[in-house]
Amino acid sequence: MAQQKPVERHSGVSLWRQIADRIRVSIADGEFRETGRLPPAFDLAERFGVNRHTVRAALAFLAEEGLVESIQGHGTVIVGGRQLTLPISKRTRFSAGLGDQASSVSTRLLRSGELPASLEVATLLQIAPEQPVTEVEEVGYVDGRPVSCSQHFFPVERFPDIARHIAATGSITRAFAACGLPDYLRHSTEVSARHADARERELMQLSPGAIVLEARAINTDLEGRPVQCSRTRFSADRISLKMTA
Amino acid sequence: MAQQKPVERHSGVSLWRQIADRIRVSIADGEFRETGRLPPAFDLAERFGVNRHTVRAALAFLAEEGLVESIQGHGTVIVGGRQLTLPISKRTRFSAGLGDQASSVSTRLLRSGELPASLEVATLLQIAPEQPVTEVEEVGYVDGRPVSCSQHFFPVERFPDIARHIAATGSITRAFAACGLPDYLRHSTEVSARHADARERELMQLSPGAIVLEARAINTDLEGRPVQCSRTRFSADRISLKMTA
DNA sequence: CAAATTTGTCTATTAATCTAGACAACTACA
DNA sequence: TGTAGTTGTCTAGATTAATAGACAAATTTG
Repeated sequence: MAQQKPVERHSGVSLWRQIADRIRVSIADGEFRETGRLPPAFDLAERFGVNRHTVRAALAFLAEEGLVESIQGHGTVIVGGRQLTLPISKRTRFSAGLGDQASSVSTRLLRSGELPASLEVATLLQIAPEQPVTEVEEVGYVDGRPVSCSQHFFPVERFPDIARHIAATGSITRAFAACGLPDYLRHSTEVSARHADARERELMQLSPGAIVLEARAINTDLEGRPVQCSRTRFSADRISLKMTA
Repeated sequence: MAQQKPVERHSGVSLWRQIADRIRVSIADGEFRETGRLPPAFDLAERFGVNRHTVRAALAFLAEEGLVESIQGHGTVIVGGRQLTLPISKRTRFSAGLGDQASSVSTRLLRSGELPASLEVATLLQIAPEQPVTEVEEVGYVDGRPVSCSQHFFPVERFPDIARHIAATGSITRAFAACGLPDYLRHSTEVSARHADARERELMQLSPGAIVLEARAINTDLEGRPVQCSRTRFSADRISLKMTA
């Protein structure tokens, strides 16, 4: 197989890492769907213009991620790599949005507590700085695998028992309902992307260098008053976000 | 200064590269706006837990990018580089959305041509597969620096001269107007994140390992008929996207 | 069974990255 | 003027990344 795009040397990114990233993209694009496995390491080495051992390092990295599995004498088969899409609209709900794409969707409460609002949170919730807010951290799972981790902030004054309800019902939507708010709207969602930090990698079982999509959102009641602001990081390998007007 | 987050070793990304990436983000967040320059290399080294020479490699890389400039005896001053936010709403327009955040916003037409619609494009535009579509590729610039590259598809049947109008006016909005469509709406935007490929890095002058935000969008006329679908990749270092309902 | 294919392991060598320390060169400021 | 603070340069050594080759081990195929 001829060499496609040469790999970049002296870029600060090791060759095995560049190769792993490109193979990951190829898999996501469905390039090897016919055979279900990667070309032999020797061919990949020729294609990328590197030594076979360098390709082996890349494959070991992808195997660590759980994306491929190398079998001696057989080849390297593709194990996972399906991407889910979370719809973002005026009625964005985590579980409901992913429910029809997976057999199980759940969230796990990490911790919760009260603290005075930072300037940023106060601004977003339209309350005075230092007013108490409830902070809730949780991890989202799809089919048993973690795909997101998030921080949520609620004004204590209006929802004094929200943490208890979230713990009891396992759902923010149901917790709001229990607090007398049967419906709410997604006011805005700001999306950015960056490399995952150590904590995110731990919570979502990501490998170093993994990418997260960070969504900063504000939810309001039907009158437009903010009831929640949140910061959710999604594993970009597993989730994409779809905004619909 | 105490160490914040330790740098990651054996991740496939060299330490100087990680440090450069983090300093770039800090600059974009306005962390050093008060002084207009970076802390001394010795302090940065302590903060990241590495040797001063490693920090120097990172600063040399950022200087190469034109983001900072080191002056002997004086310090390392910040030359450019803040992050822009592109609002995504029903009336998303590239130039108008960024216009008030920068002194100059422009797009450069890379190429255009007609081709039969792929299955995906035909589905998005709600036309029959193999029907001709106009493909337009362009690069977006803010203050003279490239921040995005995009592919746009338009149905030839309805807008036969769109490519010519885009070339003449330099604007899709004005080209639509010239084709008899004074207004149109953003129907949906799907956002994902991944590492930039070689072509994206070339077009946007990104370094290896850079992250792109990819937005796949559909625009419709006021009756809801698709008039355009597009795939735009933004440099995640320079642009974030803000969805507003 | 035998040959071809493919991954796994081992050793050795070269190049790139990171650390460490010393000192020179330049700037700012009291 | 001279002293503190900062960047620039140099040497040396340790660690990591990449190349190269040979052969073992497992699977598939004829």
